[in-house]
Amino acid sequence: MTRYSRQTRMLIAVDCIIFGFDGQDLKLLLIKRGFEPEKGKWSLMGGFVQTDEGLEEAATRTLTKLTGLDGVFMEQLSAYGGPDRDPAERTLSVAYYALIDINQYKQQLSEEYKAEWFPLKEAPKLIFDHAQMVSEALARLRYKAAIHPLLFELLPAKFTIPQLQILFEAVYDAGFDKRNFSRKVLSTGLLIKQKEKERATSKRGAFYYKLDKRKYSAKFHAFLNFVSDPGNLK
Amino acid sequence: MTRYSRQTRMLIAVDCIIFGFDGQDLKLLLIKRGFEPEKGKWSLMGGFVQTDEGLEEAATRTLTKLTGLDGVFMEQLSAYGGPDRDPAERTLSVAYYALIDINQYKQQLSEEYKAEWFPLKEAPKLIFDHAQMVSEALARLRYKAAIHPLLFELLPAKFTIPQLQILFEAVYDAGFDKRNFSRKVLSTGLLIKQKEKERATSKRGAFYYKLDKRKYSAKFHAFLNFVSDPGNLK
DNA sequence: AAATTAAATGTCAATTTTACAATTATTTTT
DNA sequence: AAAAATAATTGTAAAATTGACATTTAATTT
Repeated sequence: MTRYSRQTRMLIAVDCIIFGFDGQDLKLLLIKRGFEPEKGKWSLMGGFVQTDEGLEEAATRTLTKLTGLDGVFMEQLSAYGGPDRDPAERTLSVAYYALIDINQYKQQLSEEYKAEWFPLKEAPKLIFDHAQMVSEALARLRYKAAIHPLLFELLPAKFTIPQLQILFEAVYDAGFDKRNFSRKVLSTGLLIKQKEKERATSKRGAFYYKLDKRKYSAKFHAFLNFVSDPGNLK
Repeated sequence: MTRYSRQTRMLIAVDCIIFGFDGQDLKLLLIKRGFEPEKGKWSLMGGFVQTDEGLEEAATRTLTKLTGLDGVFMEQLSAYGGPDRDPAERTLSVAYYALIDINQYKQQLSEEYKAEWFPLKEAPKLIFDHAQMVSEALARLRYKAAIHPLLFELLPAKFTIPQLQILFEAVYDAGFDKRNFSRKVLSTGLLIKQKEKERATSKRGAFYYKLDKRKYSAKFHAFLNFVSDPGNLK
């Protein structure tokens, strides 16, 4: 069989930018790197792509290895392949960003990887080009969440409109008008009002909503314009 | 220096999905592959990433090698890394899509690569997973061009509104209302009306427009909504 | 019973979108 | 030279969406 001689082979890794929301802040899940170089430094969770697996497969495996979670929203962000991005050896990394319900993974943070959640603004210095990956992942998240019903992936099955608004405000680091926000969100027809209320936050209590799974699937890629111009926000 | 032993190294390539517009159809630039495996078959232009270069650099080099063009719009589409995508040897490919003014490269198509422009619908069978790359690139193009002023990259410096509309209709395989289309496009403030007219197409002649480069740069990433819901179109 | 707190809902003007038709500049034909 | 033909350009009104802004409501605390 033909092979491509004369070409350099390189390592291929995946890295996961894992976002979570604790009801207040948008958070990032980081680990302490367990091997050299940069052992003990804060890093994105990652791993090498194995001989028999595809990229998405490797990314999913990596995410599951850390969190134990399955069926999580994950999307390829970009490939990073600068010749010197890993000082040890040339390694191309395909970055994936994931959105998880933080409640599903905050009790027993992996001891093996020394995982920790950081509010995005308080994240420590990261190895290699991981900070750039995070920055681009946040930009992508803002971009897509402005147009598509994406942020629901960060919430538990039941949530209130005020909780949803706090999430949007955390993601865009901006304030939104309550009345316009709820009108916009409810007009998508994606939400089903529950009979129970959330009672921890306020005296009156806010009604819980659930996603209408069927409509959610159907409209996941539709243009819904949650935020008018995310580029103009600050 | 530390190295990552026990991991498999793989080849890394870039492939370019090159779009053009001839005034009628959206076209794709393909080459006949010059080496085994699949020698002589239709393929995207590509090449291996060299030891000292980054991904974008490799993609730009590859595009320039074929077309001789420089300063072309190009953006990373995605990384493709299925274990069996290249039967000869495991190769990860980072795909980039490019938009070029077809007039800049239609006279002297590369003899070395046996390059040819194909209307998208009449493109031949492609090697490996290149058809999937093209399909995803078209989806990306439709997505981004619905929101951002991207398609101007496919036109010459001077163009008319009817020409622009034909381009949009080719990209979305749909018809648009003349009056609403020109109002929408002109309202962006990106176009500067010229004194000359294009006289080949019609008796009356249509005024040429040029891009306001300053405003174009400023609004390139703005949400301008050229097409309301590209997902609903067919 | 009154005060407090956050949730939920309402209104109106401005803007944008959608659907649809008439006018204009120029060349070709009569 | 006038009439016909062709594609470009411009217009209008109803409907839908957005943006700015205040009041009412449900429940707990004082």
